[in-house]
Amino acid sequence: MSKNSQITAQVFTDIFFTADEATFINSKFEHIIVKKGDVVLKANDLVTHQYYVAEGCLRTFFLDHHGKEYTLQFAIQDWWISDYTAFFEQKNAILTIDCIQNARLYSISKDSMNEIYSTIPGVETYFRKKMEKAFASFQNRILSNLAKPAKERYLDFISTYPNIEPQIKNYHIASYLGITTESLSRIRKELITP
Amino acid sequence: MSKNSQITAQVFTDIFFTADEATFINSKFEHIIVKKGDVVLKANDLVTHQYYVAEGCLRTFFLDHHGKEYTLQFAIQDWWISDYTAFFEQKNAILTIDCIQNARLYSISKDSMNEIYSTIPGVETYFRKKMEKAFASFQNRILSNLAKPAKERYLDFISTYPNIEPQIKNYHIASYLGITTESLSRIRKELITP
DNA sequence: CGAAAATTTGACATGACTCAACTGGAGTGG
DNA sequence: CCACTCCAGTTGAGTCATGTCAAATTTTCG
Repeated sequence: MSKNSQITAQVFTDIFFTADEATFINSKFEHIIVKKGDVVLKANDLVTHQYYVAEGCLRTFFLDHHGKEYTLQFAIQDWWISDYTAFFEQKNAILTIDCIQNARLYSISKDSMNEIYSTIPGVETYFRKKMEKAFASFQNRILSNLAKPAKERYLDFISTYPNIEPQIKNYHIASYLGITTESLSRIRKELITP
Repeated sequence: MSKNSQITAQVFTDIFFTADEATFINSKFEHIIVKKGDVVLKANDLVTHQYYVAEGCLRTFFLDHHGKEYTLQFAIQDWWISDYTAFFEQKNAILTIDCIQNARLYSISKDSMNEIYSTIPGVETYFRKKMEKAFASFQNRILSNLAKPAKERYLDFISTYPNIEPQIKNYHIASYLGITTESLSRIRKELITP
């Protein structure tokens, strides 16, 4: 099995492809290595690609005009990441993606995606389902931001992302929860000694 | 033109169908009239349908165990509405949908959707795009909940939904913004006399 | 080891919440 | 047609959660 065919095998675990299909798909992916701190996508850049995280951890965040960061999501192994709002419409990014743990990515362009969609139907279903999951998780996030105080949101976070939490800085979590690092610190303290 | 073919024409404005396709699609929709206050979908019910709003206004909201409501979204003319998280997986609703302005709906089941998807490809693209838009709007909402104070979120709301705002009660807007009616009242006062 | 980064702590300010009372308008029935 | 009620919205007082700013402490990493 060539290295490229390993890409398809890792990314689309639940789909069966013919050898030709696998070769075709593999030819569309690019293997990328990024290090902690590297910026994968910068706000205002044209978004042409999405990224599959084979290893490591990335995050997307919005940077406001005061220089404050708001983390939209984290992506660890087997997650897809991009500024999807911009990716769908091939517009400029409003989000930035950076690497918070050394990572290996497979990148693919929207054009390549469309080629694959139109030749290999199973892939569109795969992405539709990924999309539905992401949609559901955004919905839950909106509701929990509306309905729950910071302490509960933090508890939700560590139970939803047990694999991510130990890898990342507190200020990343704080910016995901929409609170300051000081508040998060106080919440953590309360949880230890109530 | 029969009444049923008008449904297809109204719902899928940008797709061309053969007469047979239109007839097939029309046969899958049901026309529903609901009045202000009616509940279209109740939390815990199995979600089998989604609804196209031909006229009027609906909302989806989450009801917490204290009886407090959190509005996830409003749907006016030409919007689709359901508890999508549950709809996608044919699970029980966590959201409730009620009617806040007398409405006419076209409802369609997930099974019918799948039949249409597999026979008339253009429809899947239509829904994928609707989905992408909804995804983008959820993303914006998360970021604006994180980054903006209530007053700005209110201003965003009235500029994003100028057609909805006059139709609905302040307490619906407050529950959408994640604040109390009292706070919204104070924000409105400030905006009039700063 | 030592510098820089991350986290914690303290004191204080503020935005939003709660609860309670009040205002104003839209029906409704006598 | 008025009095009554109901509902939405407003206002006030006090409280609480979270933010801000500054300083101290701990952790990370070259």
